[in-house]
Amino acid sequence: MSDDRSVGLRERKKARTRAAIQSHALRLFLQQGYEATTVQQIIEEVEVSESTFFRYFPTKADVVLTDEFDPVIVTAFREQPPEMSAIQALRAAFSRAFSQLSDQERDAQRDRMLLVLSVPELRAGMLDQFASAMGLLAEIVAERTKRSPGDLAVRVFAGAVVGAVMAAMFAITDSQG
Amino acid sequence: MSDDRSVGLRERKKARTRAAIQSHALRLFLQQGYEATTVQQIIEEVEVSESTFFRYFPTKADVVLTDEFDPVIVTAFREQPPEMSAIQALRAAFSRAFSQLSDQERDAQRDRMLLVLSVPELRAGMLDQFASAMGLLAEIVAERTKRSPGDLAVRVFAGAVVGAVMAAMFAITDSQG
DNA sequence: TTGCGAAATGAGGGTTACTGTCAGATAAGG
DNA sequence: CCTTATCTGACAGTAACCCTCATTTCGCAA
Repeated sequence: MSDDRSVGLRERKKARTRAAIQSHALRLFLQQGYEATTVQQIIEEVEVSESTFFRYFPTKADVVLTDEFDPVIVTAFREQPPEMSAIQALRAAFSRAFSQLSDQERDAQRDRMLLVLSVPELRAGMLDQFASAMGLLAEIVAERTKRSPGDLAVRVFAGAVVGAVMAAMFAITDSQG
Repeated sequence: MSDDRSVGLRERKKARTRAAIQSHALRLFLQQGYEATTVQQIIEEVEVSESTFFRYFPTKADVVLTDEFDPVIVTAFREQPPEMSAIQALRAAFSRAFSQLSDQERDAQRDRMLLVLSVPELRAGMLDQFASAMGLLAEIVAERTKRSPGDLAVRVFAGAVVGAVMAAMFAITDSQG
């Protein structure tokens, strides 16, 4: 209907602006720290107005928290054959999503993750993502097991899986950061 | 050595100030919403300066996030007999901690929980608490199972348990809020 | 190609959470 | 009582975020 004008000049420009803000911001964050970097500095480098910055990213934290990798995992997960258990499917989805990345992208992702986990404000922002991950996982698990997504057992199971992933992430950064 | 001057006038005053800030703030938050309530309003009611407010609570969110109930659960958990499995012990700890509360306290806790889960900023602040809960649980589980607290399996297990608890909390508020 | 409507941008002002400093009050202890 | 450590309040400053409005830039159809 209307979501199909994929490649107008306008859209390309928007994508470029968005990417420019994000990459400059991430570079600055890594160089001089997240809190030490002000939005002012970022917009001066990218040469956009403050208004524009906040139009693309509702908060400073979102510049780091928003990326295109998470949906990739989701997609990979959905594509796993339905006879797999949820855990197997999740495993397969992760390894497949990671294998699609170039070395460079993998490095960028790792930097991003370390940054997120080392800055309290960013870490805090992750909770909502985990929460929505739980919701999503609950839905898919419900599909596979033919239960209701509201089923407490389903939701608790999803919570446990996501919690396990969280713990693994923490463990990784403890040993590296 | 020095942590023993439990009941000087100074200490009592501090405790009173702290409690006053917290109770007034919570009442205002419940009445008119968290974001709609400014720190100004709170300090006017309590009749302290802004400096004092931030000396007691480093952030506005901490007024809600800090409470004396969480340590109670921890203590109850530690007191469970070592032959219990971690999950059994956790269950027992929860039900025991809750049973110690008066109806009024239970209501207050429920209000607090609903508030936390309904406000993004507060919800975000919980992640660190969950993370430290994971760390704590990992330690205790390590004790019981005679493994290292850094053991990945232990940490992932702790993560899964905490994740399950999170999911249950979300479920509760979905059905009530 | 041109002109119109829609969307993106920039400029500027305002609010609020939070920080730092410093002077004055108040309790603890000799 | 007097000294000393702690607590408090006033004040000024910073930075994230919001709102509004004028201007520019693009999409599209005539």
